[in-house]
Amino acid sequence: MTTINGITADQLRSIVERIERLEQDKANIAADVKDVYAEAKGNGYDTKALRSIIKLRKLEAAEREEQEYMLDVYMRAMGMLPELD
Amino acid sequence: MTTINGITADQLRSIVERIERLEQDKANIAADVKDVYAEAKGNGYDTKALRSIIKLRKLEAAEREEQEYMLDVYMRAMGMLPELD
Amino acid sequence: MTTINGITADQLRSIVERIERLEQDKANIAADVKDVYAEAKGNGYDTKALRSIIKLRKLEAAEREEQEYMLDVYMRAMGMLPELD
Amino acid sequence: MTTINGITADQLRSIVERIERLEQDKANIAADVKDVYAEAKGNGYDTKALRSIIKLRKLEAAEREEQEYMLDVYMRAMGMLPELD
DNA sequence: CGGACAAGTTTGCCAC
DNA sequence: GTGGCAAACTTGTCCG
Repeated sequence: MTTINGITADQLRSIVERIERLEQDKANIAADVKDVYAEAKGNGYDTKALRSIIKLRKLEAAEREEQEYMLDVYMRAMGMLPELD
Repeated sequence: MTTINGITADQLRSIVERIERLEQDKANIAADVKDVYAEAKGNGYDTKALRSIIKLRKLEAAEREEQEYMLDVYMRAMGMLPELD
Repeated sequence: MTTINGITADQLRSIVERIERLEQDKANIAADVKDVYAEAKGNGYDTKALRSIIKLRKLEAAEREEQEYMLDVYMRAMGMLPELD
Repeated sequence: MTTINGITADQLRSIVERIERLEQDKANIAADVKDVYAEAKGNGYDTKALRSIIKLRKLEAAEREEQEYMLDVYMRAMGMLPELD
């Protein structure tokens, strides 16, 4: 078998195809998102406002996560939870 | 029912949730792509070269697509295809 | 001399003016491009086809460039070119 | 001479080259702008603030232009300037 | 005016 | 950790 540095053409092809497949899926979903916004717009929604809502909720989710993380840190510091390795 | 400009809270919630679900899917796929690159790197692949291959194939695909479009334009200009409505 | 964090008003003015001058030049050229398309349209050219030709040639150029880059990467991998510093 | 719908290959070539040349000039200037920002950053400037200044001045210039235009309109309405043809 | 296309801006990632 | 690079998102522009 043709091999360069322990890499076969089939392995390379497999990797490239996996990535391309995933990128395609990602693009499809991005198109779906666009469709949802377009549909919403057609139903009288202000897409700019919609995007703001989405962004705000994302920030809030990140903030919640951060708060939970801090709570965890404090509880460990106070010996209310086992130390991490 | 509480309605503002013909928009109900339920409709809004539905749209927001659909988008957030899609965005989540997209993020998951992006993470998968990252994993594939990381795995490839672990197997001795040069990720820079890999990305270059992907990019090149993407350019080739775009070029093919554009050529088909050009052919279509030319054939219409020469009356070999029906005009678009 | 009035200086804030080692920055003088004159330096700032100079930078802003350089950028604005360059942006103005860029806008002028963009207008020239518009003119060329308009003139071509007046002479019976299909601007959509023209733009397609430009786009196709751009894709070809990008592809050539990427291929040269790939060749370089491969040759380095095979020890046919010196490693970069 | 080979002619399609009164269009010669030379004419087409000329147009395409003119556009590509202009686009190249535009790209060069864009690169120059990037350089100026990079240089400014190296000298301790906050590029984000710089961009804000540029944007603000652009808005102010547009506003001044608008105000002059309105003044002109008013003066014409009051017979203080000759009517436009 | 609305939709497509391009430009600019921001964000995330990778290498150093 | 940082800084440059590339991708994504947003914004503005231009044509139909």
